[in-house]
Amino acid sequence: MLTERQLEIVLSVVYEYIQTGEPAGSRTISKKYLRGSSAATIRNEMADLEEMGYFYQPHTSAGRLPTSKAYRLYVDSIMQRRRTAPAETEQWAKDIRERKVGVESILSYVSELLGKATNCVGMAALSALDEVEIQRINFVRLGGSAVLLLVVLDAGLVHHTNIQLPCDLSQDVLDDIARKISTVACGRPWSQVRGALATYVLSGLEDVWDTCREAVVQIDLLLNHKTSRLFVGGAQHILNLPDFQDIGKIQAVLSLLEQENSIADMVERYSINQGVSVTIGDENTEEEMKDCSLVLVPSAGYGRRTVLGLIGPQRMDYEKSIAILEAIAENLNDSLVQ
Amino acid sequence: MLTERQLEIVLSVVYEYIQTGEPAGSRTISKKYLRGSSAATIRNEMADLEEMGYFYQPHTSAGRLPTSKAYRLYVDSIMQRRRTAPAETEQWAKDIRERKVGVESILSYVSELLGKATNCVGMAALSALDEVEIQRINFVRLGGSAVLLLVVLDAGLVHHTNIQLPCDLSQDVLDDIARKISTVACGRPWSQVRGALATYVLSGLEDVWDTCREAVVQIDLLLNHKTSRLFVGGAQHILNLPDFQDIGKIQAVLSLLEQENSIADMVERYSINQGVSVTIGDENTEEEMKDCSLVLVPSAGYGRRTVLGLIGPQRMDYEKSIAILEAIAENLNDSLVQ
DNA sequence: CGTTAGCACTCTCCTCTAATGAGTGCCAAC
DNA sequence: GTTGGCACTCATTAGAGGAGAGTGCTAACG
Repeated sequence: MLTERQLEIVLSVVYEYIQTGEPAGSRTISKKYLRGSSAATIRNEMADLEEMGYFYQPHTSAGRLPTSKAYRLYVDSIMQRRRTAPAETEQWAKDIRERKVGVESILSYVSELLGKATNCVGMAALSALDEVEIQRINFVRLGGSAVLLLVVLDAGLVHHTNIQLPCDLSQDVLDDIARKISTVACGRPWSQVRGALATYVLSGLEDVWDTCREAVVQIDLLLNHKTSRLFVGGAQHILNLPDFQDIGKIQAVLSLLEQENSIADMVERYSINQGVSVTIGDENTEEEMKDCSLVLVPSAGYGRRTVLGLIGPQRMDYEKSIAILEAIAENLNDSLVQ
Repeated sequence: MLTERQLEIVLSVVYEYIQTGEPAGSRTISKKYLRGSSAATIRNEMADLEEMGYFYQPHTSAGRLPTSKAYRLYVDSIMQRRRTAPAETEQWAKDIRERKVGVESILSYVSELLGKATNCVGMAALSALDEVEIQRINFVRLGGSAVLLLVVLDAGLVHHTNIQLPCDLSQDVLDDIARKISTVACGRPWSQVRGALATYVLSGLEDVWDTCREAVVQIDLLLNHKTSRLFVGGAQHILNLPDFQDIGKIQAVLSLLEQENSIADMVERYSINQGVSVTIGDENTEEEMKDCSLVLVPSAGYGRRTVLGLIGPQRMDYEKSIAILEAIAENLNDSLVQ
């Protein structure tokens, strides 16, 4: 639909804008990127492309700014190229390895590292917890029918929640139930256990059936969120960017970051893709994200259940960001095995 | 050292500046606060007070701005007055009560609530965990000598960390050790258990002495930080304040907030006082806080081991902030008992 | 001697104006 | 289809002038 030259112009304008932060004019594009065509030619093309929805002008006598549609073209073209890992990769890998062990502390560190390296907000999430091996399940009586449900997953990941059981049981009985559930559950991911457990509970634990049933429901709730553990870091770095000089934009992002659920939803929604997923400006459903982009990369780490991501301005350096994200995601593998 | 009138002037200038955000001039003070004295008189006094370090001028022909020293006087005078609980107290208490149970989720909500109500950054911290009753101690074998140490405290508070034990023990042995330690520890705070446990370990568990010793050391580490659990919320609200129009200031605060340790240190340092503790501008040791104030209030909630706090501009409405902090701190009591 | 009125002075802030310059749209020529 | 030329638009910047707030100082008053 676009001619070769039109495509080149779109990509050049996006690239130029990403580099300089200024609207790109026909003269600049002609001089720096399409030396074969004169400014006037570019000008005509640009007018057409604006009509087609790739550009807009902040005011009549300014250069062109790319729309989400143009960024989309740009990102798609980047994705087809090979990316070279950034030079600092080795250093980052070392930094991560030297961190104190534990999935959570590593991911928290990684999110900050991502933020610092890209000047975006870094994110690291554990997704699909029901695919991770269960190590242990415990109930701790808190008083009355309130009980603490404690699930330890592979690699020392702890999830817990306060629940209400249908009746007040002693700690001994709770321990007994936990032991029986553990017999079935331990060493297997919840997704495999769920069905088996229902049968088992029905057959072997009739006397405390209500309690067990509720316990299973609660474990299910706890592990069934696709994204159950989210680390966000390096938020202060976006303030370095000229795109976030506007207090209103900062506030939009900050308020979004405080709603952990929204972010988790986004991660869940877009991380179903196998590879890198980039959601640009308008493509986001969240109002606060209309000026921003979201980049997500599933990581090899932790049994392929980790997602790394960035939230940054629509005008982010996608090439660099994606390269960094991929490099760190790759490295996470080794660090999280331990 | 200050005459009655001088004190009145200092308090008036601080009050006026907090209300309006503008430097206060002699005329304004004379008209609004000290009707008995003329502007010229106030002017003379103000020049003296400036020399004494209570005021400064942003430029020659502007009114006076209060220094930290003046704020200190103002806050001290507030602290002597009775404060009336804000009207929204009832609503807040209800909101907190309706939240899903669990210390952590409540404190997280409270920190956001504080932020929203005061336009400052809200904080809620659990301090002195070694004073909180232990409910259960567990070790979960992660592989090799890596072990997950899990401590459940009163009210469903879970603390855990990955540790390395001196040798590789089976889960059964670990469970056995955990059971023995629990016998001594459960139902008592760690501070009371620490000594007793050392003796007990020495006498009854010779065969796994090394392991037990290490375990005790690690539990000690885990619980011995005075402030071990910190929730920060509502950061986006400070952007509403005119004091934070400067991106640099926002960045200073944000970067401070990301270093959980620094905040924990501050909370620990100042929360040893019994009552409300206010640290104003220069009085802070952290460079990033020189333009900000920190207000901390120990809460009745959770066995008096909770600290609520605010980080806001030096020019915050201390009277309102402290009243809100105290009201919520008071209410937390009921909510956290459950 | 403390208090007050008066006055000159300073400095910020706002508005208005003019100049600059980047970039466009369009037209006519190649 | 491409290009050079030209008029036009609009944001940005700098400078000038005036208004307003507030001070410091001085001299007079009780």
